Amino acid sequence: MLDIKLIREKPEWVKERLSTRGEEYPVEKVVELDRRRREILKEVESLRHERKEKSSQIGRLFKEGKREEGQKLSAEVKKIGERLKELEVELREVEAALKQELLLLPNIPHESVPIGEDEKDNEVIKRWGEPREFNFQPKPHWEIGAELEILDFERAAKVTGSRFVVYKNEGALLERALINFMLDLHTKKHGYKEVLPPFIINEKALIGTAQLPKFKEELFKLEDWDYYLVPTAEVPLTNLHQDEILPEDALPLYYTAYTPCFRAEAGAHGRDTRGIVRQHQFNKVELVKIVVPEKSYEELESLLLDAEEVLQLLGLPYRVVLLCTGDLGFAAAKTYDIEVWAPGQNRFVEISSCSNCEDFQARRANIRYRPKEGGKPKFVHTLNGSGLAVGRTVMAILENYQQEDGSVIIPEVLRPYMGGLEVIKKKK
RNA sequence: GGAGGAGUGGCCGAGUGGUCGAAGGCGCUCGCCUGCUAAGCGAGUGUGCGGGCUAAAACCCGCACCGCGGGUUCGAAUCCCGCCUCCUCCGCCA
Repeated sequence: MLDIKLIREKPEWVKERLSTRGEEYPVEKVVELDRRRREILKEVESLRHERKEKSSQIGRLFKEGKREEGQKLSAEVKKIGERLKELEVELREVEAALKQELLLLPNIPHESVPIGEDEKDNEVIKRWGEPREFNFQPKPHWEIGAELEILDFERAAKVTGSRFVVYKNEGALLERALINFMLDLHTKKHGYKEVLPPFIINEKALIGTAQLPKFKEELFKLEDWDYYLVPTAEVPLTNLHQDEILPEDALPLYYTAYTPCFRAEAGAHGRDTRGIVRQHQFNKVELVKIVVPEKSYEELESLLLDAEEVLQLLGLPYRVVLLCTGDLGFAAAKTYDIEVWAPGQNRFVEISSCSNCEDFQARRANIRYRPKEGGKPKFVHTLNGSGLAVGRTVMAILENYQQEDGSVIIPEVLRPYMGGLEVIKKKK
């Protein structure tokens, strides 16, 4: 959520900055609702004040036995109460409308974010690793997975439907090994606290991190419940401290969590229909940071490095992309995507997205801290990043480590997590 | 699923219709005192919103907030209704 005071004071600037996202947002509407809210509020407050004074006067009059005077005044105050009731209804309506509009405004892009329309204007800022030279035609992971009997799409369709997969044999083991490897790296080396949150979350949390109200169609909702399947661990992790005032000493907070992620992929019909790149359910190890505002941009850089290190240790070539304004997510002020090389598809595939949301989510979720030097509580900055998407990591391992005979070599760092297994071979 | 109990400030806890944003205690901050520490003494110490002042603060005024949402009343932390959360007991269960 944007600061209403900022919108009030610099509506033109806000509108212009938001328009760099490639869409026009009704900032004037917000300004007008805010103006009306204050107008009504002023009247409501002065009426309440009058009522308060006169009511206590009535109390005194009755105590002094001046019943008649008291009754007279009482009738008067009753009228104020009636007028107030009308105005309060109006105030509530305006406030609800204002809140609704505010919840639909995205975050303002950071000044360092390149202006652009869509992903073609993103900037590649870093490349790591050399794509391997193949002396045979590398296969896409869905072919490798089928041949090795570790990925089974047909049977997943039987028990559920399309965009689901069953991992089998070493495939299931590989997925599990990756989760443990990533969690170990982030907790032991990078200093994140491990959390295992609920995989079902409520509406308030989803509003807090801004999946709601705008992206409802992306979520799986439980029938007869105001609960949803978690689309990313960012939601439970960031909302852990909703409505809290943290002492500054407690910051920064680093959290990591493994969760499955459930996404309806409503707007993605026909995209990435083969393989495990785009599934309704996938595993992810998430990184979340809660920090003081002054530090959030350096924290974003180190968050990115924490995610990158997973790929480096796995020996998977990747590039880092700075998203342009038009490609930026709703809550983010700045985002780096990490894209892993997928030789079987001859393209880079997003495997992590690291964002600084500044105080956008903190306002929605009401997460504040009390500055050391004292004074008013301030909003924290929140950051999140995948560290990494596990299914896509399996994809990248299968494609990058495939051999001509159809087997796949296991990256060394994973072997201790797989009982020493060095290679996944075809079953005979 | 059944029965009962509880939700008040950073924490504990009093308050059952008016002068209660809320006693008291703890904690914290500042000052005094003091070889040091502790104790003692004094003062201060919630959040949000609106308005005034301001370069911006500080500050001042007002309104709201005693789990959440409604209602009754001239007036609600206090009465009524609904909901949420937590706890205890019983039952069931991985």
